[in-house]
Amino acid sequence: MPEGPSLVILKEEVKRFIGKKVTRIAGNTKIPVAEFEGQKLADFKTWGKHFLICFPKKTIRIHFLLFGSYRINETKITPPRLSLFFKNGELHFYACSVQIIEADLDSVYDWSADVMNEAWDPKKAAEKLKAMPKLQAGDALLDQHIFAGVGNIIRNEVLYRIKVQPESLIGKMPKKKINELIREARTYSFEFLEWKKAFVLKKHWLAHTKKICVRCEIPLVKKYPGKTKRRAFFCENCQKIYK
DNA sequence: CCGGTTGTTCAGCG
DNA sequence: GCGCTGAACAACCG
Repeated sequence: MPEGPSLVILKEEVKRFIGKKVTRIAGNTKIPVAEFEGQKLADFKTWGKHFLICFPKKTIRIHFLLFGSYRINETKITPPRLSLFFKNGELHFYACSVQIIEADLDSVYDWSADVMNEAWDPKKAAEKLKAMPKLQAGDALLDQHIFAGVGNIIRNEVLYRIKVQPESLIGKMPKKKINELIREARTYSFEFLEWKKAFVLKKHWLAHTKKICVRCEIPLVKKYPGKTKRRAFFCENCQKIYK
């Protein structure tokens, strides 16, 4: 569930509830959400991996973490963390983090950092990267302040596509390669969205969970590099390390 | 049945 | 105060 494009799919699936009144709110969240009962749902937004349920004055923020899930007009066996009931249906969230945001969203979120957002700004990403020369390329892609919405799958696929080894240092990469990384982070995310919608995401993976490099026909390396220590799949032959 | 993970936060330490 | 590490959370798959 968790990467940015999946939240865009969710946002499309729940459009029917925009403008509708919440007739009942429930769930095992410890966050006090009773105040939203009876309120009109103003909008759904996403920022990276944050799913935002907007009410006139406040916003409920859902983060799916690693195991979070949701159901529309059906339930799972496990108890919902948060449930919203409307006259025209119901929406349930499981195993997710729930928070209430009281501040104006524009003051909380830098929309230009979200790879799925129309306000996405590659120049700003380039500026942020320039200030972090010692950052590894793999860690950079997972940095939500720079590439909000990019998760481990997108990270592995982008680096494989642009032939960059995840431990490469940003400061050692040519400007052209940095720009390629930024461009591909967005391009791949939108392809991820289309493939996921069509239920064909996995079959398009070239690196993530794969054993063999399709370009070199040699085994891929599995390693947990960088500060994020997420599993990285890469080819030592065709993905260049800049160091 | 066990090991592993599309993620983040926080306590503890040096 | 900083960065780093490990734990915690939690559900499902193979």
